[in-house]
Amino acid sequence: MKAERLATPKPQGCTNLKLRQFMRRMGQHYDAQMALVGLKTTQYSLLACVDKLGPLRPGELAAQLKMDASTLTRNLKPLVDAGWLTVGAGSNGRSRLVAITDEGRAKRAEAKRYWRKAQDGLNRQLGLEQVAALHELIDEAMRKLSPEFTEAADDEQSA
Amino acid sequence: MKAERLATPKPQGCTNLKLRQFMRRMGQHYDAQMALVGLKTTQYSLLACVDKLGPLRPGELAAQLKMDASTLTRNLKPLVDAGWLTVGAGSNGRSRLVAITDEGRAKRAEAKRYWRKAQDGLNRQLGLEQVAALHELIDEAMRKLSPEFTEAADDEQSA
DNA sequence: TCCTTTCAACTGCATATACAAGTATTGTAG
DNA sequence: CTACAATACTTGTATATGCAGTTGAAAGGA
Repeated sequence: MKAERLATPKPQGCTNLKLRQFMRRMGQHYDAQMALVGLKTTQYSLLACVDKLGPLRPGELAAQLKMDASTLTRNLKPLVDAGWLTVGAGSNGRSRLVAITDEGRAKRAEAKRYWRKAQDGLNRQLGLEQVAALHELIDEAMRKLSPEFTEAADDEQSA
Repeated sequence: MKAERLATPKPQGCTNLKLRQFMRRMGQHYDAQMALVGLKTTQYSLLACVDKLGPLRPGELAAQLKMDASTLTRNLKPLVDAGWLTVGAGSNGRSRLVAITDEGRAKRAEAKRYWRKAQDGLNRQLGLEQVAALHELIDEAMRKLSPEFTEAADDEQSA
């Protein structure tokens, strides 16, 4: 084995564990800001997504947010109870439509300023280049882990 | 504005949301392997941590795993119920000691092979360099987000 | 028309997560 | 020795997460 290319040896430790711990810290950073307007970060994401993508079906919303449909069903509940979102009947009987209310839009606008503060704080603490690098790394990894890609790789693995 | 240094423009999108979605995918990747031995990835982490760091107090274990002490208390329960871990009396009355049992060690050894498969699969799908880069990025970010560092930065921000 | 399949959403279950509040024990000051 | 403070967990409450299974409705075939 040549000695000149040991710049990236086999990664040590569990990627999932590292990511999990990182997520907890990160979540607390954002949640600290969101708590000032009585929201969780996940709730803000949901509110923002519905606001941006307009009324849409739960299944599509779940796909956009890359979460399980059952998780979405439950995550919607507190926001519907608060009057920020509505879940009404869709085009046909087995379909529904999630929409944002005026109060929801107002809440989202209010919360957006605090999200900005959280994001700017992160950008400052980590540095713009680090954050940008992290985004790119995640984007590429998500592509490589997408279902189609994954299945092919799994076949390769199980062989 | 100069055109030569737009290599890292202001990152678009929410870092927390991206990270969250990435985590879900990643978690499913590891969980798929762990499920083959009846474990969640978090449970494996916990088991492995107690195995490596020997009997230790809950507070220290939570600090190691960077999770809230109350979260740890509850995460321990299924593992204790399964007979893989024990939570006994510590040196003094208000302290306890978490230890791994023989069955726990055996389970960990069994599960370790599947964790390896998950990690190797990830290394292959993302590429060793990507994974290594991700680890380094997280390590550095965790340092910069550590409580001491964060407080100083927050002072700067609130000023 | 009726039966079966398919599909979208929801429910049941178990775990993960953390903040706030509670409990019990130790340490300490008076 | 008692009252108060600090420590170390645990519980209460609320949300997040996903798999498996259920319900209800549309679609397709006989």
